[in-house]
Amino acid sequence: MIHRPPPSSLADLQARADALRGVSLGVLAAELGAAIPEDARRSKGWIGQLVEAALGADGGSRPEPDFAGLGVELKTIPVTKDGRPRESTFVCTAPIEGAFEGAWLESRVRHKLAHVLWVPIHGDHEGTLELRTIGVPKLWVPNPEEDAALAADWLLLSELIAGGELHRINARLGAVMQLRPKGANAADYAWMIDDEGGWVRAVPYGFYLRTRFTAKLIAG
DNA sequence: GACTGATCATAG
DNA sequence: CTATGATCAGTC
Repeated sequence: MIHRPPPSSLADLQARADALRGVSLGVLAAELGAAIPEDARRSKGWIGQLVEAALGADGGSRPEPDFAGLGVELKTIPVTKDGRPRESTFVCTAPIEGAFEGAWLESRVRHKLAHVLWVPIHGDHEGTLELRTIGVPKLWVPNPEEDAALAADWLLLSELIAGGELHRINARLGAVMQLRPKGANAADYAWMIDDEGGWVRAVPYGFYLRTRFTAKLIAG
């Protein structure tokens, strides 16, 4: 697949993203010489990687922003025909091995979300991948209210992990952000000692943004 | 429709 | 193996 060179500036990135509005994934894949997967269920990350290639994301699978030079993270987000997100959005994994990250300002979550390019993907998930289309991309920087909401959830959830209170972790916690399993499958776990001194299974967790939060971000 | 727990693919 | 990219599938 052809991978375009990285954008030279924020304006360049914005312009390239805007140029993708309304383009179908079939057309985009053809332009980049990418093969379209037969089975959408087995191609969960394909759309994200296609858009990365189209926009020249250079972060690769390293723990850096997708557009390293610009400090911008790219997120594709599946939306319904009225533009509402279908799914929550994965942010990053949560360090389960005791390593408390320190302050919110230094956290991986905040670094990931400092500057995000949201690219909505429209389309029926029963249909084929190539008929889905790209919506209106939006560059986002958290405003003070959004940052405060994220910080509050991050503190709540991080303290549960740091305190070994794994049995209290579930996806219901957090107003705008939650912790959910992020492993290969249910067999993906480690054993560790929790706050009560007993051995417990520790599945890998990830931070996810709730649908109702991302809905506000990509609207208007 | 929203939500939760589980799962799939690829790169380095 | 760990990071990246997320969506699936069943239930509420």
